[in-house]
Amino acid sequence: MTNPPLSRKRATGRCTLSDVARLAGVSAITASRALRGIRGVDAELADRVRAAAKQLNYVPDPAAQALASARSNNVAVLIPLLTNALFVELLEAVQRKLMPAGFQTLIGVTHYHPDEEEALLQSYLAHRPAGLLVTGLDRNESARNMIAESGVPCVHLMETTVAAGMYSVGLSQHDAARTLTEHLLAQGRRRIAYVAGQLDPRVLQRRSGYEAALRQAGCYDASLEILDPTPTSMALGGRLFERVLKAHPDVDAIFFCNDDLAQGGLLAALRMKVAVPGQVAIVGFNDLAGSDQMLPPLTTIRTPRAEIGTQAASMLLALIRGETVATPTVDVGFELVVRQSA
Amino acid sequence: MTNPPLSRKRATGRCTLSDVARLAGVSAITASRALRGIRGVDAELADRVRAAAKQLNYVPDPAAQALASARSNNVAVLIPLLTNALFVELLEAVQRKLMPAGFQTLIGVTHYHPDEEEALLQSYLAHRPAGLLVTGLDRNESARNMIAESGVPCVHLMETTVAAGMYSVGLSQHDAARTLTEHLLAQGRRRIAYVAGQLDPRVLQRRSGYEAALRQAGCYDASLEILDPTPTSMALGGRLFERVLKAHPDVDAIFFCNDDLAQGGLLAALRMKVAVPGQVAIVGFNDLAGSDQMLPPLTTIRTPRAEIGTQAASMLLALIRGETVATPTVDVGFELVVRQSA
DNA sequence: CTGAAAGCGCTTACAG
DNA sequence: CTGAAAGCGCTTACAG
Repeated sequence: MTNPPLSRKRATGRCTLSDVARLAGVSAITASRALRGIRGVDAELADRVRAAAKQLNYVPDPAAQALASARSNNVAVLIPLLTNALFVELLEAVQRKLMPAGFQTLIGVTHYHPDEEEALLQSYLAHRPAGLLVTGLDRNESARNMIAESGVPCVHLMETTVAAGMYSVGLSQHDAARTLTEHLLAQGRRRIAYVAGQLDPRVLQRRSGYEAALRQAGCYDASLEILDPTPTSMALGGRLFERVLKAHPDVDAIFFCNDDLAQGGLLAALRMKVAVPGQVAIVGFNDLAGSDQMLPPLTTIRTPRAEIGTQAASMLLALIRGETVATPTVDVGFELVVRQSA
Repeated sequence: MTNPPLSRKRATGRCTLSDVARLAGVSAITASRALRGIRGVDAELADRVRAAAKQLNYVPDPAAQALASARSNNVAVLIPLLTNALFVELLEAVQRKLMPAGFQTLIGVTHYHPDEEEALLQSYLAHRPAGLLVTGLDRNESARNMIAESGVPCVHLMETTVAAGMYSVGLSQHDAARTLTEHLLAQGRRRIAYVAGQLDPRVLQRRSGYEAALRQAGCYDASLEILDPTPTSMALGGRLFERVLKAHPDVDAIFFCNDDLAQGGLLAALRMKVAVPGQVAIVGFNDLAGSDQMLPPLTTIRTPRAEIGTQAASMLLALIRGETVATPTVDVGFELVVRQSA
């Protein structure tokens, strides 16, 4: 008893839609419709199909679905970095919203590199994603065109100003930084440094909010801006803190562009026995994990990234369904969190 | 001049392999072979095909490729958490290795939930991934069977002990913890607490290494083990530090199962004016960002997660190619980093 | 409400 | 070394 020749067959062995249809005693198309919950299938037949699918442990082949329907259940999400807790929390919120809706996320990390972003975009777009979530508005023309020409619904994360026909969920980095700087001014600080790493567009928007507040108060001094292109870290914050105090002993406050820098600055102050906020007030940005544990606890801006993720995902879902989105630009705001460092 | 009726057509408008083949003046199969770099295509034809593809900006349809070949260029990676920097660094290393080899990573976050892991596994396996990377060895039978039955090459991350026919890259959590505990003993510490959150298998393996060292020294005391199921964080570390000192004022060292807890403990000590290491020595585990910035800098175990990612990805690549892997279990080791907290 | 036919864009298995 | 045919597992577009 030899097996029949299989050379001609290419079946993969997995259970297919026709298997389900056969077991349910209907055609493949009816099974497909029943499983997709398309109205207009006899209720009893639909039940039989679902039961058959369950019994056979049927899982549809995503590749076949994508090929036949020219759509997929993927949503591509492009973020700059995974090593910044901000984006991780954003991502988690996005997934919590998208997964129950039946979508899978393809996560792409651009490392703030336009070329990497373009490559990821090309590769992900080839997968016919149902939607696209990208960070910020800064990208080269080629990338912008790829998005536009793909026709894939796209929501921009983190920022608010957007051109016509674009969608975004974020907050005004400028206004938040301005509010924070005004808080320092209200405490009587006048020699306020802006210390930044990882000079991405949002970091520069914060800088401009800082400048606006200081100009209005008449105490803007460009030499107090320390802009370092290195990725942010606690270690960098410590180093920059030392550098600022050495170069400008009269500084009475430091605005770190991100909480990790500020945490490093706070620890350096402790090490150097610089009184905070006595001699120097310190503020951060984003309210990351640990900032409330510092000594003294860090005054900062809380950015609602989970809400950004949730709202952006909802908006994208609406766009995917073809609905009209009434407010294409959602501003989720920010919160000044005053603790003891300033 | 009306357009010809298109109702019958389902073409998606994108440029296909036949377009490339036509432009190059060859058949689709030859074009396919040329583009895939399959030997046995006339060099001149292959050149023409590549030129045509470039000219048309041809990007192959991954869905069609997957359907026709029953394989994809996806590698699914399952990790417990994205909020633990350890896994993020692991992931980055994996991607750095896999992307240049032409593979895309599907990242799944299990949140330490067997059910979530099973659901992700089912969904990812449906995509016929070329390979699978999973964290740890602890999973229910159903998940293990899914992996085995899928026939997809799989490498286990983080741990070393593995059954026959399985592959893994990691380190002995037990031995690392034991080494660290012995360091504390060598400093003359005897009342050493083990403080843990997020009681995953690796945290428990560390506990057993800790216990082994203490038993051998004759000073194991089970009441000094504080096991809290909550996810780890600096805030939790601070709270547990207080709790330990209150309940056991005679404790002379604390082994925190993860650096974020230890960092929180260190800051709590500063707040409570408990001398470290004078009154209490503190050690962490993993050597995460910021630990070297603490006051005092944290003594800890450096776990080479980037190397785990790189090696696991290489091993997986070999398995995908069908090669025999000589050492199915790679132990990347660990490093005791003695700083000033112990 | 249901189904037979055709097709999505590739690759496999043959044949030459 | 090259190609015509068939097929991967679904869904679309028609027809009834």
